[in-house]
Amino acid sequence: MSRPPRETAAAPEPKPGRRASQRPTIRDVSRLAGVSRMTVSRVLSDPELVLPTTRDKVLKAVADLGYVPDKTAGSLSSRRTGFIALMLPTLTNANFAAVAHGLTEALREANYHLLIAYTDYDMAEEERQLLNLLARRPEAIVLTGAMHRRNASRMLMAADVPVVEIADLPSQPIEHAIGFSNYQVGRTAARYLLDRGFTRIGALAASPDGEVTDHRGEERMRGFEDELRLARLPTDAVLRHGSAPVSFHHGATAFRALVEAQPDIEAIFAVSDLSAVGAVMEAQRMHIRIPDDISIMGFGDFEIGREINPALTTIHVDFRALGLRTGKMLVDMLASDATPAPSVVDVGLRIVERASIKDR
Amino acid sequence: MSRPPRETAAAPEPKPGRRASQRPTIRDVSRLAGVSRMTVSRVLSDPELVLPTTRDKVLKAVADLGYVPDKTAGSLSSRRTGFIALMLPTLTNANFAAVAHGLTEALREANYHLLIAYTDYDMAEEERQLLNLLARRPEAIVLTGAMHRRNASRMLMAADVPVVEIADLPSQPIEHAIGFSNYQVGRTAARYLLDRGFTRIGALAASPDGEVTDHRGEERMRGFEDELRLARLPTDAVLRHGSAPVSFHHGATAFRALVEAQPDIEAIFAVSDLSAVGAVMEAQRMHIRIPDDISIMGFGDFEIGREINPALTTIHVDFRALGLRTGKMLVDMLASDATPAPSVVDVGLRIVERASIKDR
DNA sequence: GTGACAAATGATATCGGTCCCATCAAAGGA
DNA sequence: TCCTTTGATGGGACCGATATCATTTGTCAC
Repeated sequence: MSRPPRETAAAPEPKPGRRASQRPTIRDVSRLAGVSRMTVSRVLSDPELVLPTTRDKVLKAVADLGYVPDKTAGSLSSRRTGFIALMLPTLTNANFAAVAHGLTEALREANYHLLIAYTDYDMAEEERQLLNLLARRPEAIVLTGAMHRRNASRMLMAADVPVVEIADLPSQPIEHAIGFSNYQVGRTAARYLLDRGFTRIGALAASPDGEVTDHRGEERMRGFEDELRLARLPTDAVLRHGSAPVSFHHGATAFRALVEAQPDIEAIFAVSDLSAVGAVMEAQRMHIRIPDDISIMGFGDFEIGREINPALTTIHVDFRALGLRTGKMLVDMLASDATPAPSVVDVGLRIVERASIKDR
Repeated sequence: MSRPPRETAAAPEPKPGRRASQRPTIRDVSRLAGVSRMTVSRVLSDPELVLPTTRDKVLKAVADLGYVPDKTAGSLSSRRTGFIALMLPTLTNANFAAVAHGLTEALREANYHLLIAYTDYDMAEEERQLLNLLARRPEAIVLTGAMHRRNASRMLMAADVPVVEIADLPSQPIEHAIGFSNYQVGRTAARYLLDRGFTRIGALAASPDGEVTDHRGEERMRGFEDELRLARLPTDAVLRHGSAPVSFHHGATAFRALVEAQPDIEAIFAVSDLSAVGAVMEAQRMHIRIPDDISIMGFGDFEIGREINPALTTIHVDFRALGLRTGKMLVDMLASDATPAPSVVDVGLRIVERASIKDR
């Protein structure tokens, strides 16, 4: 192939270093506005530093080019990614979604972005996801659930960013923790039912030996059983049925199984409102009257519990507030470069009494 | 202050260019393993290219140092961030959460990470969030909802990455679209009720003039009313009540208001199963028999609808599959550098007949 | 008028990877 | 034997921002 004829006006062809993107960079803006790149950067990150006239020139160039700054590059240079990592078991649970919402809200004003990963209750997946998250260099890490593999814990300690475990107070916090004790949830539920005078008390949970395990639910059951034992009551009506995660349907089938196995049951605690609501629905179908024949309580205070008939007694934890509080704490923490001492905050529980329980 | 005494063995102090991070970089790994940075990079991204002996040396160094590659830097260099952006109205809706799950699952194997933003049904927020997302240079953008501001649309067109609108087929797709028509949902619901012989037909929706607007729900209502009009039936029992987003409680209050205003109502379509379930619960409290006195149907096929008594007739859309499908499409699209022609896929609807409707 | 100081702006190195091409050794063919 | 090809590895530029420090300009006091 012969060399093409010399061009009339040698265009200052952009060096073909790498495949060029069409997208304008800060350099394009600076050229168009007739200022340095640094000035453009300042206009976008701290406008006060720049004279209004200069600022306007720059903003016009930004608008004309449709420039959107590249935070990837910015993050690398400033060593601040603006990411907060959040690891959840699942998003399809209203309470965990509420955590995410609360967090986002708190982080929005400080211009942090949540980087969400979820594990589907699978601990091996947790480890993989954690690596993915860490590779994005989040400025803090928020975890749900106190169970981590060795490796995961080690990676977290080495990450050198604030770590907050939420929604579940671990016995050995990695660093900060905000939440409540699922064990106490169980004990509180049992205590509540005992105080109401019940003696044939059961519970509905998922079986812990399936493919996935609901550690949080299992903790609740442990507390529940302990409290029953302290009262010298049998725990044989604590039914672990089907596999996690629990659902309305889980509650329905588990309830039927429990009632058939223990016809004299008086009161039932379900690990989750989801199960509890399912149980109430199944009871309707079986013509078992709630609470006259059997009392039921749940955990989580899901909206549906308020609406069913009878309304569901439950244990309330404000997950959205939990997210908000965590977010605020992180924003403060990241704003001051001090490293506060590890803190553990128990936000406590609240029993919400509704019509699904009737004193014996 | 006087100069400290000369050190005995001048440590090769690292140049203090910028505040040094403790975290090991690829350079540390390469030094420890005695290879070049490039070789380390290859071991981690395409191990086949490297001799097993070399590979093992590198992997050992990686493990010893606890090295976690920095994707921020990698993204900048390779111009591939591995992010897919997802914009949702909210995460606290089981169907939208299901979309996120489906997407994640499809993207996981190709090692893309979802970058989620949500708008709380607020269009100004959508625009802000979109800018945040674009600044992260996602390789594709997935949007829910066909309503965008001018500006948002323009930004999307200029973004130069695949854009997929899902869960709602827009009249003017920006590029690709996978979903269903909410207008058709409304018409289908009305048609279904008409075919069952009802003539006094109502609906429950949120009021469109609150602070937030549920455009999707409003589309359903539009289709519903159109179908009624075609059948020469009045639309005066289509109740827009309370503010979006709808909830169980919304359904309960709206149901009561509708029944009080239109005592002769025979059948009701609710914009969402949430409202429909709330309505059924309120009906129980009002001793209105469903379906004997009033038939009810919803939209969305939420799990709870299957469990209540009577089980809820609804219109089903498989949101998880929608997410999965979108994810697969994107993975294919991004793997081949071809730019496929814009496509619009209607995944259709399915009426799920349950006990909450009884022919007249 | 001049020096001191503050405000506005610019020049350049750098963040931590990957791309592109060069280099070198080993293998195979003429 | 020498050349070509292939496979493994390395060198250096570069991605697009910001940190840091230098420079320029303007203001004010003396």
